[in-house]
Amino acid sequence: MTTTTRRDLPTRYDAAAVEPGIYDRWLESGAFSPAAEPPRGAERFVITMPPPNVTGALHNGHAVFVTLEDLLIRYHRMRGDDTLWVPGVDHASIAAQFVLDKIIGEEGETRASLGRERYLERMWQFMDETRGVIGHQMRRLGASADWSRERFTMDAGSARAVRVAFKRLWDADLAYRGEALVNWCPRCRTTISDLENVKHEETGTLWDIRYHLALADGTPDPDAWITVATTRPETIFGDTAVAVHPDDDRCRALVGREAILPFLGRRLPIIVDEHVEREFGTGAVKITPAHDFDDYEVGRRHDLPLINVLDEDGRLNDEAGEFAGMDRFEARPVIIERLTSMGDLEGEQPHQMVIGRCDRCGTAVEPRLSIQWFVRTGPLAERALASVREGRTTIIPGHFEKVYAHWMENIHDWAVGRQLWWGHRIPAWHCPDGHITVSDAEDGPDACATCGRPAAELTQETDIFDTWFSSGLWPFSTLGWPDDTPDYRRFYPTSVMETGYDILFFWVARMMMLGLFLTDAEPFHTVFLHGIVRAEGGVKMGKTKGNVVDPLEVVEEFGADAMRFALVVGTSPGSDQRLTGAKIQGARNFTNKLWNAARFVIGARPDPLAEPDGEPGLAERWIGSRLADATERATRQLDALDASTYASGLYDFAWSDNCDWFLEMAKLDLRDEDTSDAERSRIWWSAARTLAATLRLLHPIVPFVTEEIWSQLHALDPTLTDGEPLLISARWPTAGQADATVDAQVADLIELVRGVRNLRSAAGVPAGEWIPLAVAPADGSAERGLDTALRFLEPMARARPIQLRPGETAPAGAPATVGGLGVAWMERSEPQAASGGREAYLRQGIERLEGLLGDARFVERAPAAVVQRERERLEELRTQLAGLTGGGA
RNA sequence: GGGCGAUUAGCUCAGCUGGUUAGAGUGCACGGUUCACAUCCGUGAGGUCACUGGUUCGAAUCCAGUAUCGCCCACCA
Repeated sequence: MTTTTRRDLPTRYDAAAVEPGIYDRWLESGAFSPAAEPPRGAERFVITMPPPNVTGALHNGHAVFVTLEDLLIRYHRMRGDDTLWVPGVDHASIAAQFVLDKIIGEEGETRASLGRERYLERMWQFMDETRGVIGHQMRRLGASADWSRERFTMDAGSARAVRVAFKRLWDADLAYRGEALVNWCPRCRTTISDLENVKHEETGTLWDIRYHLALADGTPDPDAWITVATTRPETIFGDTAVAVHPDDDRCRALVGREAILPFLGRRLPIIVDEHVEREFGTGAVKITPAHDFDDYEVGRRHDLPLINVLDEDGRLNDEAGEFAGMDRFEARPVIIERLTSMGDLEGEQPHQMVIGRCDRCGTAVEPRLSIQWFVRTGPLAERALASVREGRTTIIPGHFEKVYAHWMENIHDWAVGRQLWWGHRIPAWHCPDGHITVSDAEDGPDACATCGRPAAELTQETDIFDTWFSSGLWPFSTLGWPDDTPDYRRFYPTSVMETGYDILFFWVARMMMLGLFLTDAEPFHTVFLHGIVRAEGGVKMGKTKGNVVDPLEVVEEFGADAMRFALVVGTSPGSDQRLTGAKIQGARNFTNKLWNAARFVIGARPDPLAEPDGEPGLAERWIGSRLADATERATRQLDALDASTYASGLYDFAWSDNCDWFLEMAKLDLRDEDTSDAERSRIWWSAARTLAATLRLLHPIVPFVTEEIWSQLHALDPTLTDGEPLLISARWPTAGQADATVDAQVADLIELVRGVRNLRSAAGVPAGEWIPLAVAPADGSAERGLDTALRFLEPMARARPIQLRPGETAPAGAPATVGGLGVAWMERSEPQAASGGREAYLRQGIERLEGLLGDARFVERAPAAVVQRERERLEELRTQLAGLTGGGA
């Protein structure tokens, strides 16, 4: 399309056909990378982006962040800032293994059959196949990230950063290893964090089970028991006590006695603990310290033994006696059946409960006792909290600062170890004597730090890190940290971190904590959180619901610009948004409108082009003023990260101000035979320059269509583009001075044109028919204004002839309209005057204002300026009504 | 059980620190083959700003409460 000659550009802008070529030109130009040296005096603007999962495909969440971040980086690039946007992907250990396990499953293999080494080889092979996919899709959306700096959280730089980071935490006593109850996913066979353990409301069953009391000889008393309630009968093998509430009269007598555990015959002390809710269940609780977080605490208070009864696959282990080897859910009904036949099942009822499921695979999570690696979050969180409290990092929208604070204040230590293979191995080495040596050296330590045993006798920890540990280092590890590289010095700390609010805790909080500790700086000064994209009606998009908007399909059909525009307009930070087909189409229509406005301007160039001359006319001065206003607002809004208002403001400017009014007015002069060549040339330059400025302003949000038009303008006349062939490298415009007087003049003209069009429509005048019109100017200045305005009023309202009748009022029965310039009426009588609506509007306004100004309290207490303004308005309405009705107010 | 957010036109959303008779897009109705664009142009209808109180000369806007929806956090087996 770029080779098309300017006078036969297609009437429709074909985004999908043009966009890839434009992206290639950007790439070739090197515009995405910062200059070798920062421009002198330039401000720094660096984006921290959320690296997508390497195995994923582009979805709406990505489309949102790419759009917002690209919009910001393009704006700042045009401002001449020293900009950088480092792209990359995350290795997503648990998600990647989940995907690969499926793939090798189809090949008849399992993780176990391959073994760690071959499994990881296979994973790297898989990475080679998928690594580029998401990047290509981001490019299709126009992401102007610096691909030459692309990073991966499993690359060597990240690996080094992870080792150094952990070593520093360890040395500062902010990392430790210890036994604790953790969330265990039996399917993924790993620990998961609290955040990955997603709670679901589900209906289960609450069983009441009799534990017989022990007789003096330790045998169960067939006639005496204590009844406990449980939703997980398979955990009874790990019971080490029964607890009742200290104030519970029903059970108090039993305290100090012992109960006998069914099947195993273990003797369980009956203890008291405040944790028991007397009103719930039977009032007695079986205590299973190794498989329940509450019970774990109770066990600690009472020094109870911990018995682990599950293996890593969620099967009962040898502690479960005859049930050993059964899956926990298989065992459950069998246990219940056995208890029933023993007469020890007292009851069962459906029960609403909250169950934790693995975020990745949906398997019910089991609390499990194990030795784990932890990061001590207390001191880290304190600092991260202070940064936000004291405003060194700002979260947008503001109310998320409270959410962030609440989480930071109640934070638990972070279980960072994962019993997976794909990820960064924890850089800790065990020596046969049980000492631990943490090393940041790539080849590990030379010897045990405690006893000096040589490296050969040490074995490396097999646990790997939680994925979020390496992504928590992203803002600085991607810039070369821990080395003091030129990039790190030049671009760190970063400016804006933009991501979805759903990973505020997972990622943002961790970057804050790790960043502050490791780099002694806030990793970014602004956290910008966007919302989730939903389908029509506010429901979540889902494949089963068939309401998924696929960003790539949208891009193919409507263009990346349309997708970007639709994702930004009508949204606000942190709020979920609905994305509908109508919205995307509307955005596409806008790109087409821009294209056609450009087609008009390009095609309207006078040939030959004379030397422009003469004073700028009303239309030119007006659009100049509007452009100044639009530029000022766009700049202010983008500085405030208000992308939605920026986009909709320019939509209005480009479509309404520029196309509907300015170009229509300019068209009249351009086509008028009486217009001199010099004037025509002057007007054309005004239109062309306005278009060029509009392209600059719109480029951040719709980069492709603006770039395409820019190249047409550049080919037409390079002075329009300041000789800059690529818009992406052009400068952001500086706002001129808005002119309130000319704004008001044209506003009055528009009001009059609309009023007359309204009359025509209401009176049923055929669209093509010329109507005679009479206009009575409101006053002397309006009369002078009308001199200029008539030139536009006539063709725009299709009114001819127009007679000026100073001092007259509209005759009764004539369809009339009134505005700032005066009264206009059709020179004919209608049985039902079409001016009724306007008249009623005026009368209502007058009535309201008379009431307001007649109220002594208002006149006394409201600010004088407000009272004065209302008085003037009342006068104006009265005058207008008088003109409209011949003084019959 | 805590906390946060939302509730404005059929739909999707604006409405900043209170001040014209509450706006836009889309949808709807009517009218348009004038040489940029029918992915367009023009005109119009359509809202007790969830509800109840309060503060104020004045409330969609501020305060309190209620309702409905959504989300986050949380150890009732």
